[in-house]
Amino acid sequence: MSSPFDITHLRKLGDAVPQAGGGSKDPSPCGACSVRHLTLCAPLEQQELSEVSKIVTSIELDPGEALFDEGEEAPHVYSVTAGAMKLYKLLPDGRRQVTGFLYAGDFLGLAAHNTYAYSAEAVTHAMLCRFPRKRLEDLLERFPKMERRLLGMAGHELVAAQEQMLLLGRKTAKEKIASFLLTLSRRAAQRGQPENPVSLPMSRNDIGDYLGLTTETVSRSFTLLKTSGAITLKPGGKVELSDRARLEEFAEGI
Amino acid sequence: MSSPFDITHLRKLGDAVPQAGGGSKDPSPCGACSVRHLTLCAPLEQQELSEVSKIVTSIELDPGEALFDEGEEAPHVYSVTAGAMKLYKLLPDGRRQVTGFLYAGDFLGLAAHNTYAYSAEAVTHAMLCRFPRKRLEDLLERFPKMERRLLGMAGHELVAAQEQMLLLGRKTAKEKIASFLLTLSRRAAQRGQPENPVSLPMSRNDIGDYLGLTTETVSRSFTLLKTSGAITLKPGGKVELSDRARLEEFAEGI
DNA sequence: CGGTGGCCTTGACCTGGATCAAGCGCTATA
DNA sequence: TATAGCGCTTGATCCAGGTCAAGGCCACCG
Repeated sequence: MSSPFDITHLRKLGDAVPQAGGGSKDPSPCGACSVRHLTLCAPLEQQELSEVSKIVTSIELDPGEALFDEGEEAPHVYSVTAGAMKLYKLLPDGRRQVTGFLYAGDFLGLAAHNTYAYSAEAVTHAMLCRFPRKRLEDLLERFPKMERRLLGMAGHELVAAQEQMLLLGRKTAKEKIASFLLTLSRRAAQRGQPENPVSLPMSRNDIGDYLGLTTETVSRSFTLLKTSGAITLKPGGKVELSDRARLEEFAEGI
Repeated sequence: MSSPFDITHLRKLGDAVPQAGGGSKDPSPCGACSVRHLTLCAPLEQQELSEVSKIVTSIELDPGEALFDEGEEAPHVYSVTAGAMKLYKLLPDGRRQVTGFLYAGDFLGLAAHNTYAYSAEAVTHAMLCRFPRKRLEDLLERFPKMERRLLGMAGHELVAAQEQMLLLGRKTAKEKIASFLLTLSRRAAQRGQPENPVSLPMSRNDIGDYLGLTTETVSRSFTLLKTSGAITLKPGGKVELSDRARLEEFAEGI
């Protein structure tokens, strides 16, 4: 029985930056964190945040840059503060399953037997806070509301995972794409971002590996939805949900 | 933001039985619980267990009997003490995804927006402990080690969910069946049960709905593995893993 | 002990999505 | 302003697994 977040070493990471937790530079960078309400730090008071500031390091990643790989020793856990990340698992022959796209507020670093359960890589330019696992566990012990918050976040992750299993196991390509767009839209709204022109920073290939499809099928399904009038492809990797009700029907196979 | 376990009402449930927590009958049924080391109660002392005893009710279900349905109000959470359960989600047209098979020690009742995130039904004759959600949350606040335990269990669930996504999205039918048998075997071992003749209490149809396959394909894949010498089908719903190394290769597509 | 119904298996055929193969249209670098 | 390169789309074909259809094998019940 190992704890839900365990122990890594990074292959490359940017310098500490003061904005979101630069080690010893700023006395309380967490107090100024603009996405705190989305993170595991949401329930903490100013004084408690200064405790968190003491243990976090800010990390910056370029698009495509790896944060850690599945199976590595896992000494850290992370919280995304800006940009988008993807998590994935590989089979020996290279088949890949993207298990999630992460945005500001999301937590990563899940480990079993002290090794990461998945690989993590930046989709866009991204910023994260890095927590030494052991020191975060100490804080959880001191701040029960933080542990409660983490439990709540884990619960939401589990609900999302069940939904994704339904999608992967039982939905058609068209239903998968429709569901994916709606989920992205809802998540954007939760983070206070525009829910309608949905932003798709990830490639068609990444989307395929998330939905259990090939690039070609993803592309064809987008075309289908476009032709049916449910969506409109916009420049800059944006998709307008022109007929949300229709899209919701497609997503459920109605 | 709702908590990971929320609120239901049962459609039918057996009488309280003293063995595993009969309300006011037995002063400390939890103290005698034979599967406690597998449950969220594992870290508790005798005195704390008597507190748990005050809030639990024992539930008994016949094979095929429903515990609750997805979308119902969710006032309770449960811990399996004996037998096997299955969790599933449905699409409007009846397509079904089984999201998990649960055994002694496993926890269920995950909810979002105060409603269950999935339906739960007994596979075999089963026994469960029912906890009123609010009262369990109070206990979690009083017993931090119980909350820590629950967080650990949620972490393991998340790791398993990622593995299942890889299976559903990227594995072939043969790989799915091989993986499924190995996972069942490992879980049995963890619960201290024989890991080799693996017991399959669920139907081929349930297995198919868990792995994103049809009954026919499940059956054909079993035949394939049997013909290749990796497994032997035994009477009584048991499967002998005759060549575990081979099965492990099949599971990873090697 | 024979009938009945629910699984499970097997066979024949079909199809949604994978695979293979061009093109297209960006953005980037010069 | 050419041109290289990558990601996206579209077309043609293939095949793993779905669908449809019989039987087979029990367990249970009258």
